[in-house]
Order: sequence, then structure tokens, then C-alpha cells
Amino acid sequence: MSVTAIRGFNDILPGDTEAWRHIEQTAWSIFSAYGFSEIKLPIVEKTELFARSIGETTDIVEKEMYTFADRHGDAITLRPEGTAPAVRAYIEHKLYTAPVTRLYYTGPMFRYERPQKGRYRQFYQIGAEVLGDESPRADAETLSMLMKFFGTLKVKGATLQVNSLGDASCRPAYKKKLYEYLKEHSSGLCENCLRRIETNPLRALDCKATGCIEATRNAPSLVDSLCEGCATHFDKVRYFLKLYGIEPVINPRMVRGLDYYTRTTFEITADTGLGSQNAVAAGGRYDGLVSELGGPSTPCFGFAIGIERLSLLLERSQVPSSPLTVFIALGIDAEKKGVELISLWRSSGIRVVEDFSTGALKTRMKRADRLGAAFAVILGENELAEGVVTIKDMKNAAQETIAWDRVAGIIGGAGK
RNA sequence: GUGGACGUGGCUCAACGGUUAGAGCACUGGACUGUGACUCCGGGGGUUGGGGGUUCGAAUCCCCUCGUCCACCCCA
Repeated sequence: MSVTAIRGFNDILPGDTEAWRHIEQTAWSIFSAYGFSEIKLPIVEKTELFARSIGETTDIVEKEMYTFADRHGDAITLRPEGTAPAVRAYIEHKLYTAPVTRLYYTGPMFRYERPQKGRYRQFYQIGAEVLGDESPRADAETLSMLMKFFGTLKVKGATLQVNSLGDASCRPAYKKKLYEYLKEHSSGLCENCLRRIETNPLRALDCKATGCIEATRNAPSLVDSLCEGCATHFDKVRYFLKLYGIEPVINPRMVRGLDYYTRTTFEITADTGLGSQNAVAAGGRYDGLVSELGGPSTPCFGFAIGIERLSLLLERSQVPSSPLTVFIALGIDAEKKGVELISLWRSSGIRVVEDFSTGALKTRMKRADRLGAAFAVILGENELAEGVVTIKDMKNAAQETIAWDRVAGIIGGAGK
């Protein structure tokens, strides 16, 4: 066996890249209409950045990071998510001098997990962050932007689940309440959750083990334990979502896997046919992260979209594609003229390749067909003499003779 | 990280432990020297994922390993 790609690291091949491009372009045009600007971030960061922001006891930091020593012995990590680097850049470049900063980015993330369909070790996200806005309207508007994005891509069955995790003034108290409850009702808990009681009791709430679901059925509810500020914030987020015509599912048991979230958290699921890999976007508010990483106290809201999962949802028919034209020259004079004509057509936006082979026209037509040509353009001696070209529509076999300067118009017009 | 299913030409899949591992599609040459998709005839292409073992004999049974997929875990 020759050298292959590393497990969990995939090539995205032509045929799939069109859908990816469509997704990224759609995101770009919608996000930019909402005032977001793109930021390009490094793929590798100091390990410490992720350990401090995501949380030492999270699965990501405990067992999923690609961490190496570089040549100087410093611990560096392939980014497992985009928010921490974005926040790091925000602080490092003092972007907080602006009243609000809206950033988006796209690129690969890395997590050492067992690969499955829709879940890879290198996977791609589109992320967006609103930094410096505490208003619940920021949450709601950003969510509505996301829903609009999914709507534009015609994603079926996109549903929004939201929850509030509280903040520094109410979560610790709730955590304690839950901790005590779990201590008393620990009998049915799975092994994992028994450990979580100490490390991160909230996670027991969204454990899928039946014993844990039983045991936590009557556990104190997070939503009921929110402090005044968090409760109103959550109410307002829901109110404004309704204003945008969005009816979210309130899921008080949804707990995110990253420690920095406060108040609003959410997840958008769609019918991916992937079972547990049905989350195509998720995120929430992280009002404490910027200050924890050394910046000024800055309330933020952000999310990430999983491109692989999303691309599985797109029907091929709705991914725009531009038709390919294959040019066939018959004879050396036609070849010469072709050089000039093709360049002209390309300049007017026609996608054209020349078939450089020299066999029988039959064979070359067959090659054109296999190249996926929408049109074959033939320039032979006859055409050359008359200043025309023969255009064949490969779909319906219709064929006509067209003057050179009209070719781009005909093909370009038929393209859409 | 745990449990399971599966790896056979480029693709989809056949082949009871028993000749030279087959078929369809794809590829290629011809019928057909300016017209693809349809038809007909011919041709090439395999270390049966890799390694080891059992056996007179292994694609088939056993072990290891790599990979894909599924469930769990977790997440995008």
C-alpha cells in the first residue's frame, strides 16, 4: 500500500468542493450583510490558550487535543475550536477599542476523536463572534442570521434549541444545589457521571444513559435557578427571537462541552441522517472569556457551523455550477485560431477547456462528453473559412453554427 | 477510549475450504477518417487492505494490524 492520508484527515475532492464553496460564499454574503468582517487566524496556538479557555476538565482538553512540543520545547496545539483564537486576537490587537466587533472565520479544526461519518479529526467550521455587546438582541439577531443562513441553503428541519447556563452570580449556587442532589441520587448514575459529580456536575444533565436520565429527572432545574439578570436576559432573548419569527425549543438540559459559556447557549440540529452527529451549528454567550484571557470585561456571543455535516444536507441540484465548454479544433489552422478565440471567450466569463487530442472527431466528442461538457464547440476547416463555429448542446444534441463573436453570448446566456 | 459490522479490478457487488477469483458499469481498440449518450464485437486491468498462522489446498477458518462504517463517549 502506498502512502495514505492520516486517519480522520480527508481530502475534499472536486464534486464536493462545489458544495463547500457554495456554503462559504453564502455565509460570507449573509454575514457581511449583518456587519461581520472576516478574520484569518492561525491554526496552531499555544496550548495554554485552549487549556485556560475551554476548561481543563473538558473532554476536548483532557483527551482530544493535538498537542506537540515545537523545536524549542514549547507546547503548541492544533486549534480544536475557533473562539479562543478569535478572542486571543481580539485582545492582542486591542480590537475592543471599537464599541462592538463582529468577526467571522472559516477553516479547519482538529480533535483527536474516533472518526465517523460527519465527524473527523480535521474538520471545518465557519465561526462568527460578536464581541462587546451584552444586549439579548445581539443573541437573538445573531441566531436569526444563522437561521436565515440555513434557510438560504434550504436546509430541511433546522431546529433551534436554546438554554441558559446562568453566570458567575447564579451558576455556582446552582452547581452546588445540583451537586448535593446528585450526591443523594447517585445510585443510578453511570460511571462517567459519578466522576462528573465532582468535576462538572452539569454534564450529568445531558447524559443519555437511561439511569442518568432517571436519576436527574427531578433534579433542580437550571432555568429555575437563574438570577434576576440571567432570567431577564433569557426572557428577552426569547422575546426577540419571536420578533424575528423564530420559535426555539427550550432545552433546559442542554449543556455545552466548553466551560466558557454563560447565559445563552444553543444548538441547531437538522436531519442529517447521522444519528448523534445531527448538530450542524452550536454556540452561545461567553461574557467572561475575554477578561479571563487578560482583556477588558467584554460580553460576547458566538457560534460555529460544521461544514462537513452541512454539506451532507445540501442537495446537489441546489449547488450552483457553471457549465463547461469543450473546444475541439480540427487541423493546425483551427488550432491556431482557437488559441485566440478561447482566450476571448474566457475573458467574457465562459468556462472552456480545449481538447488537445488529435484522434477521430467521434472519439473527441466522446472525450468532451466524459469531461462533463455542457457544450462542444467545434472549429474545423469549413468553420474557419466562414468565421463561424459549430456549437453542440450536449444535453439535447441541438447544434448550430454561430459567428465567433456571438459564441460567448450564446453559451453565457444558456448557462443559467 | 469501549463495543460491533465490513474490507474482492477505478466503482457496485458475486464466488460451499477445492481448476486459471467472476459479472455489470467504467476504461480501451474496432464496426464508424466531421459528431458524444444507444447497439454489436474484441482487449487490458487483481499481491482478494497488509502481515502471520491452520490446511494437501485459504478470498473463505484463526490471530495481529491498518482502514471504512455503525453504536457509545463526545461534539461541529
